[in-house]
Amino acid sequence: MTAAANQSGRRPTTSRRLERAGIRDVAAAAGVSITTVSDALNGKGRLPDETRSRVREVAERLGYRPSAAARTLRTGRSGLIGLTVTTYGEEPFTFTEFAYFAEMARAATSAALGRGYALVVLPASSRHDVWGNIALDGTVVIDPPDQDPLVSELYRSGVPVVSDGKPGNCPVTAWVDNDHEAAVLGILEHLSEAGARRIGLLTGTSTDTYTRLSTEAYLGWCAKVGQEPVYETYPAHDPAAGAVAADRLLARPDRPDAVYGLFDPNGTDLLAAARRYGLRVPDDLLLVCCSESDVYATTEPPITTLSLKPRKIGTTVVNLLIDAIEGVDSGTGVDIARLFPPRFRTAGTGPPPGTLMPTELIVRASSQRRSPRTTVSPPRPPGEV
Amino acid sequence: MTAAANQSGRRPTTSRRLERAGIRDVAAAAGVSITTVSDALNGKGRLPDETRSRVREVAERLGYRPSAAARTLRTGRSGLIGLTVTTYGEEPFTFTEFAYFAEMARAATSAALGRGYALVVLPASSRHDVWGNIALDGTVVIDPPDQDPLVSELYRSGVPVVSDGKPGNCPVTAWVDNDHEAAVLGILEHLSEAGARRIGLLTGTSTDTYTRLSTEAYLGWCAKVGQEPVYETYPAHDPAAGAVAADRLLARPDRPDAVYGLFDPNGTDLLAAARRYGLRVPDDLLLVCCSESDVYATTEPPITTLSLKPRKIGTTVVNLLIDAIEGVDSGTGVDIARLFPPRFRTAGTGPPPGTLMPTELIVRASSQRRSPRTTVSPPRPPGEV
DNA sequence: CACTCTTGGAGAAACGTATCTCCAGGGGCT
DNA sequence: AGCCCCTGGAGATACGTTTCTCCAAGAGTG
Repeated sequence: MTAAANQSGRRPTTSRRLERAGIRDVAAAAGVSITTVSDALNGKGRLPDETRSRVREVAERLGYRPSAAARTLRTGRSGLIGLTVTTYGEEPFTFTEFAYFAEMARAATSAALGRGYALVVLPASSRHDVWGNIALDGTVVIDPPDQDPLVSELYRSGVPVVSDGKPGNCPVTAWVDNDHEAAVLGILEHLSEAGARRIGLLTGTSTDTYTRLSTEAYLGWCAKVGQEPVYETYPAHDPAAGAVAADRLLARPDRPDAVYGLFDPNGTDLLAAARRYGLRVPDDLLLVCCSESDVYATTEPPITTLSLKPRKIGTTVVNLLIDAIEGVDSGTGVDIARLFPPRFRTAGTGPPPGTLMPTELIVRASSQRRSPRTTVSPPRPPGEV
Repeated sequence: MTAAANQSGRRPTTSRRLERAGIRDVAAAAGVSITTVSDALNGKGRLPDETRSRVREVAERLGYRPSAAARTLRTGRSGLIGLTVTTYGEEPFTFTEFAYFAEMARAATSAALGRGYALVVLPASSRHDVWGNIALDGTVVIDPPDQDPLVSELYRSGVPVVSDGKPGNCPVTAWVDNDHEAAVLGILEHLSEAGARRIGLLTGTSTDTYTRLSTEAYLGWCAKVGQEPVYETYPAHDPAAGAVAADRLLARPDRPDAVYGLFDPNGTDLLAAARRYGLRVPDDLLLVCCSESDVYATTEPPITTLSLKPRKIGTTVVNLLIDAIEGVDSGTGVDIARLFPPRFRTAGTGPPPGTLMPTELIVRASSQRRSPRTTVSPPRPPGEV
């Protein structure tokens, strides 16, 4: 077996120090070839169980860890997927819906890990060298703007891209989004049924899909039912501006008797503004806001919220992406006939496959005229309806 | 120049399809050698500017992107650092202080990107193959428990490890933490000055550094000033349990007249519990809780919070880690003589260098007997004192 | 016996880059 | 003229895997 032990003949004469054991060292120590070690460790090839376990034992003893870089280079798979948030302003992270993003990222990370992938967060505005230095098997993009050059380049170079938020003109492998129009219409209907006569909207100035579709749905509804739109806009990434806009909305001469706020902090801001103007919620003002935070279960009064179900979205997006990477449809419930990396899809085959995820309206006291309970109740866990 | 154009002689006879351009293609197209391309693009070697720019132009034209995997294999640097949260329970992510973690991770991501690194979130409980499949230049570990096998192995294999939270027995390259004892003592003093006679504590059952040090500081203070400890514990990762524990604390016969809650939701939970028992805040009950959320600026009344300054911690931790990776002390303000990867440090050289970061007490109405303003005030941005 | 499978495994070629070594040639200096 | 240094750049090797190809020897089969 001296031949086998000597087969790493390329190694220079200088003895290595305390470097990590490589596959060659394992092969030498086990008296087999590199091929055998690789096969034994990866469960491939045709080897008797005895050899397999012996090799594994030797590898364990030497503390062998395969080099991720070498494996990636050889196989073309890094096990890494990117999570990109397209930044609008100058801020490094412009999370219009912060809790939403946190939840979504958490779910995405979990889903990725569950399938053996790791997630790396990469704002689109990152230095180009960071983007170029990382081998990504695919990318999730949150709400890409039209003609995003980053997305286009990724797509062109064959990296699967799945977007959270229906993409405008970007070519993506697939996308997932809420049905924002349905959600807004549902809320408006809910408020109308609770007795609202004039519903106002607190919305954002940015042009992302969420803001745009929601606002359009509101305006469309107003046109349909014949109500004059009553809304205020503000830059959603600026928390201070939100409080001011909430105040502005309630200070209007045509003050609404119900408000839907598109962003997370709108609930507390509107509540504070209402308090300043002596408006009782829900008696004088019905309130709903879009939020993933459960602080609204314990405010006074508790506030009805719309959840965009970020966990479901994050999970779905990642699963779609990994399906595309692996060329498999693992049955995520999406009725996509073919979901392959872009190089396999004929150009002009129509829009990329998309999925609409449902939202959830969590009804609390702020949107019901008759407050369900005003008596002191025994302690109960928050989050309950 | 046919020799140069033909130097990729190893390429098989079959013509490649539409694969990405490699460095060889650029070399051939520019009529230079691979060496020259590499040097030109990386700003190394001695080349006239003319050659350099010509090569760059050709590379650009071909859409050349260097292979991250190959570069990593060659240089031993991946540009990736891990962010590990050690999980205590069965949950994939047990963030005892969720907003804290989110902020910290955000700052860490920014800091890393600013120095050309990307961050990968990897729970310690991830499948081993995920850990093994990723080339990490270093790792940030959040609050590692004593004898964490993961940290030990990382350290042994020469990967720099910097921990957020003073490590128990784990060998780490460096660590950063708040001065939890000083923070708690400061709060107790603050409450005492506001007139508290019996201060209670809402704390957790887990054994992480934060919980342990804070609780010990409280107990030590009680012993010193001769107050009987009044505290309740609950599993911090369970939000429902927090509300119950808050209620339990206020239901005690020896009900405290001031409470400090260690975790983010404690403020609202305690406020709700106080309301149930008819206790006015701050008149009957002084309240402080540790939180990074600014919802406490708009609660009724606003609640005094302790901020652990997660952004500073995240930034510092990442900078220390990258300093260690690059073998540089970039002047993060930490007085560490030597901060090198473990293989350069002699064993038994004493404890790893640590840094204590200050905390910040944001005083609001809930911890001041005389509420500063009870009149209706004009709208102002949240977050203001 | 002559052959075809099957088993167990070895050899070597990539993957794409960075970098060490070395070389040709020209100009300045003695 | 002879020598040295400097410039511009080419060649080759190594990074550590995975995997394709191929081979030897034994086992079955006609």
